[in-house]
Amino acid sequence: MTMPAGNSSHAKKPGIIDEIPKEVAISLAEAGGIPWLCSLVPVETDLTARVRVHKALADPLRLKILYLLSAQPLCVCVIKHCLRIADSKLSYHLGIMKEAGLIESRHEKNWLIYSLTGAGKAVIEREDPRSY
Amino acid sequence: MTMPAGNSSHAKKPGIIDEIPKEVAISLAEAGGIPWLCSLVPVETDLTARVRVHKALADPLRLKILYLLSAQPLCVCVIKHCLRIADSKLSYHLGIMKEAGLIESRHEKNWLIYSLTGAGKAVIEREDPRSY
DNA sequence: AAGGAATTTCAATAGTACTTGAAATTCTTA
DNA sequence: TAAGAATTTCAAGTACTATTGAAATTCCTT
Repeated sequence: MTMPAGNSSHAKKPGIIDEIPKEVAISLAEAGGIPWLCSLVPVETDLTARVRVHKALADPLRLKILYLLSAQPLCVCVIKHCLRIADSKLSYHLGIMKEAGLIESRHEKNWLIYSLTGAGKAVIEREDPRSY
Repeated sequence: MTMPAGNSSHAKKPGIIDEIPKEVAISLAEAGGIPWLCSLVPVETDLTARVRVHKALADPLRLKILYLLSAQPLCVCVIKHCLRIADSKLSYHLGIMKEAGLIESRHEKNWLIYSLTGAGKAVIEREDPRSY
């Protein structure tokens, strides 16, 4: 059914593994073999959103912004004051977090107020110091 | 105590915000003001490990590897067979995941068998399709 | 409608990360 | 100990991401 570890054919077929560690081979064969294993790999489109979120979190400045917003919604000027970075730099990073669905913004008079989305709040809960 | 929103001094001091949205200002003042807010930002060294983990997860190929290893420990050749990529490329990505503490490896005869660490397993549980 | 503040957008540059193929390493078996 | 398989390392090229300062935009106030 699914390809066994010690393949009986001695001729080498391209793309087929003909020797793998016994320990690996046994549990893999029980589970459903290599075809089953390969089926666990999500298709590219399913991975895209996850990658986007992790990319957004893969920067110290953006994590800092996440922590600040975990306290309460904040206007750009307050975030800027805490982090002491240039406007355009902050705007760039806010844009990435927004694209990733971690934060959202609304207008209030002359200001833009950013806050965490549901996904952003979920991340903050996981980012608890005891997690890693 | 902490800096109120409508600062009474009219002279502009560098680095001090003299006008922020009322709504933001009120809840911020109650919580402890800007000094308190800034204190929520972790120091750079605390952020480094988190950034490293998210960087490791911020690539579709590496997420695929994570999913494969969530099934069971696997030798490099099986992973390679499922993903159909060059050895050196796979080795590069395995290295990044190992550095991030998501996977670990042990020798078995001629092979290297990779498996998820505790941190790697924790990530897989969070990466459930319903999470985002 | 003019002036000004908050924020974003743009274009250029600098910095990082990924890919590739070849060479090196490690381990196993004959 | 020589040959061979599995995997890593290396160096070069390519592609992506972040930073910068200036200009543009939007909205408020007068």
